[in-house]
Amino acid sequence: MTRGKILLQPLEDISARKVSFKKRSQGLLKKIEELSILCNVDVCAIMISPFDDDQTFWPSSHLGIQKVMERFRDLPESEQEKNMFDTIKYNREILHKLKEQCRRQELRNKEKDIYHQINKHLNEESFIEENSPDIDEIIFIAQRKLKELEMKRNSLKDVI
Amino acid sequence: MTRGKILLQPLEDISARKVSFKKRSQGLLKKIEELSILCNVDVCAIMISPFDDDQTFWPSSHLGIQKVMERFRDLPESEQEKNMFDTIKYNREILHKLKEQCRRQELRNKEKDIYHQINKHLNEESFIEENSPDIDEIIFIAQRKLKELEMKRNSLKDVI
DNA sequence: CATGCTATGTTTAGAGT
DNA sequence: AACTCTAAACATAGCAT
Repeated sequence: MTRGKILLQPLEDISARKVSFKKRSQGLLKKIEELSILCNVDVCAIMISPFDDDQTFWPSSHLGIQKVMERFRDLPESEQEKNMFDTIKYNREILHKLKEQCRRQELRNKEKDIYHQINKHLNEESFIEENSPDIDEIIFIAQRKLKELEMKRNSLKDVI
Repeated sequence: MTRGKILLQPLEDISARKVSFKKRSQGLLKKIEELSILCNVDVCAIMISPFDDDQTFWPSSHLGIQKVMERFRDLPESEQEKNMFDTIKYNREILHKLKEQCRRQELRNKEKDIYHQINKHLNEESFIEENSPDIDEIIFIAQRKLKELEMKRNSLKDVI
C-alpha cells in the first residue's frame, strides 16, 4: 500500500511527524517560491520547528522578511484587524462554496436516480419502488429535463 | 485541453496571473494549515498581493502568528482575539465535515453511474442521452414517463 | 469578469532498504 | 534514522460557462 488519506490532526508518532515536517516544509517552500515568482507577489514565511534549533525563513534573507514584515507592521491597527476579519470571511466563503458543491452533487445524484429509474422501467415493468425517496423532487427534475429537451428540439428545428 | 506544464517565470498575462494568484494562495494557505497542525509547527506567512487592497493574507492560526511575530511587535491578548481563534477552529471543523459529506456523495455518484452503465448495456436504446439521435421520440417517451410518475404520486397521496 | 470543471501535473504517506 | 520508491491524494492550467 502507498499513501492513505490522513486526518487533519497532529500526527501521533513523533518520528513520523518529523519526516512529514521535512517533506512538507520543503514542499511549502517550493510553493511559496512558485507563487512569488509566477504571480509577482511578495511573500514571507516563518516556520518554527520543534525538530531543529533554528527557524526556517523564506525568503532566506532576513532583509526580505523584514521588507514584508515592515509593511505589515506599518499598517494601521484598524487595517490589521480588518485583515484578521478577512480570514474569517475567507473561511465563510470556502464554506459556502463547499455547501454549494454538495448541493450540486446532490442534484446530480437525483438526476442519475432518474436515469436509473427510467431505464429500469424500460427493462422491467415495475417502476419506482414503493419506498422511492422523493417523488416530488424526481418529478420536478424530470419536468426540467423535459423542458431542456424540448428547448433543444426547438433550437434544432430553427437550424433546419 | 487541461493543464500543461508551466515554467517558473512570471506569468505574462496579468489576468491569468490574478487567477493563478487566487488559486495558489488558497492552496498555500491550506498547505500551511496542514503543516502547522500535522507537525505541530508554528508557521506564519504574509503575502502582499498587487491585485487587491487586502494586502495581508493571514494564514495559520492567530495564535501561531502571534507567537512567531512576537519579536516584531507586541500583540495584546484580548477577548476578541480569542474569539477569532475559536471561530477559525470552528470553521475548520465544519469544513472538514462538509468535505467528508462531499466525498461520500461523490462515491454515491459513481455507484449510480455504474447502474446507469449497466442499464445502458441491458437496454441498448438508452434513455435521455443528450446526444441521442431521435429527439422527438425521446421527448414523447419522457412525457409519458412523466405522466406515469405524476399518476404514481397522486395514487401515493390518495393512500395517505 | 468571476467561477466551475476536469485532465493532467505535483505532492507525499506508507512501505521497503 | 535517513534515504528511495510509488501509487493515492491533491493542486491547478486551460477551458467552458
